[in-house]
Amino acid sequence: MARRSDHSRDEIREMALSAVEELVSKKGYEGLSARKVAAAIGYTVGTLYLVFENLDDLVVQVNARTLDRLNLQMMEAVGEIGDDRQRLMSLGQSYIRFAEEDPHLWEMVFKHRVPRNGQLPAWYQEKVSRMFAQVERCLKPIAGHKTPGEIAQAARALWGGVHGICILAVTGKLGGVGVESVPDLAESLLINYLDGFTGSRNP
Amino acid sequence: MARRSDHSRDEIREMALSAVEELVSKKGYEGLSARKVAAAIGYTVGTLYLVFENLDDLVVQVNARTLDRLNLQMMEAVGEIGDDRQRLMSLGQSYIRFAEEDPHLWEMVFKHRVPRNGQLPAWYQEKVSRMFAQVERCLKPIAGHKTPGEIAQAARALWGGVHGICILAVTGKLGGVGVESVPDLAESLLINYLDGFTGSRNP
DNA sequence: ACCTGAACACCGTTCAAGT
DNA sequence: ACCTGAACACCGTTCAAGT
Repeated sequence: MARRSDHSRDEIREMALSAVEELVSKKGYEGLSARKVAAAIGYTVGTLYLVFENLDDLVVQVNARTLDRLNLQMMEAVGEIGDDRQRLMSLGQSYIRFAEEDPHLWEMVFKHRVPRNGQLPAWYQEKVSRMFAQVERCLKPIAGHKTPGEIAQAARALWGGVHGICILAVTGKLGGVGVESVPDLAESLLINYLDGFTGSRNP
Repeated sequence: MARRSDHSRDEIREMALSAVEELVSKKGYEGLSARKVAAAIGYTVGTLYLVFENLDDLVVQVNARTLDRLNLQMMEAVGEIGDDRQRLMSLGQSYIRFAEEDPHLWEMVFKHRVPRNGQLPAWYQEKVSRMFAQVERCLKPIAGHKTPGEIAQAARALWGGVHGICILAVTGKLGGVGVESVPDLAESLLINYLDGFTGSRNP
């Protein structure tokens, strides 16, 4: 063997990312290993280290694609809707649907702690910011006289909230007898928060 | 060697749990290994498997202790306070303080997915329920005519929310320039939700 | 230049063998 | 009865050697 060049560097990269997505999707983050990825794409482990820094790097790249897909799905969810409040509800339901459709891949985004330095690259942070920007955009029309800073804070509080409900559900820690559906809990959070935020009950 | 009996089974159990707490607290969940735990308590790996089912079991036992400490701290936080709303704020701040004081140990509770069956033992679930019960108890006096079901739902939505904010902060995914402090975000969430929940702005 | 194969230092888990 | 030590089947990462 050696010197095959069956695939370009970019092709190998793409194959590896897809392989990780399939592996994690089916077996979860814990079931992932560099050797399994290599086997899945028909190369040796060593080859993976020519294309990626290490396994952490590979995971960050996959998480980036997951965030892109999530952002796209959330954008599509608000596309047609006219009512301001309904747009936020739809955004929330879209987030939940994403987490439920591929829980393992979604979980990996938040399970993964950065290797040493503790800081994710700027281009990655930007993808996270883009998600919050969508929430802020939906929040703006109903925010009245709130400052941009207050809207940014509300978006983070609200989305942290929706996210936390999903996490507790996925890890089986809602601790009830199952009466609480995730969409219902998120709706409760959104409605009550927005009532408070906009003061809509006292016009 | 062999047949030392320096320690009873329960003593070994206690030593192992403490060793895990110290390891995870310092190096995080990823830095944990059965071999390191064994070395820390001066026994062989094999001994660990006489006391615990496997590493997953050991983690669940430690998580149980973490939940107990969290429940205790939350109980103490509301002890003296008279004002209903302030009690809930204090409960939230107490949760955040716990997560910030030992992020790795707190994270492990929610990072850990159950081994095969996907179901945590009942005595463990009970500890989670006890936490929600504390929130419900604080919620009750300000809930007006809400049903117990509605209060249970509110407790889960609210605490999922506080939890999500902590997770995003700890994993560095709040995506801002750091203006948003976790206590501020949680306060925003609690105040606005409670305003909506109680309809307090239109008496 | 590209890729391999073997090596190194680690894992979790099991279990015959020692005292 | 209690604990060990070695074994098994895995890891992530590196890098001299092959084509």
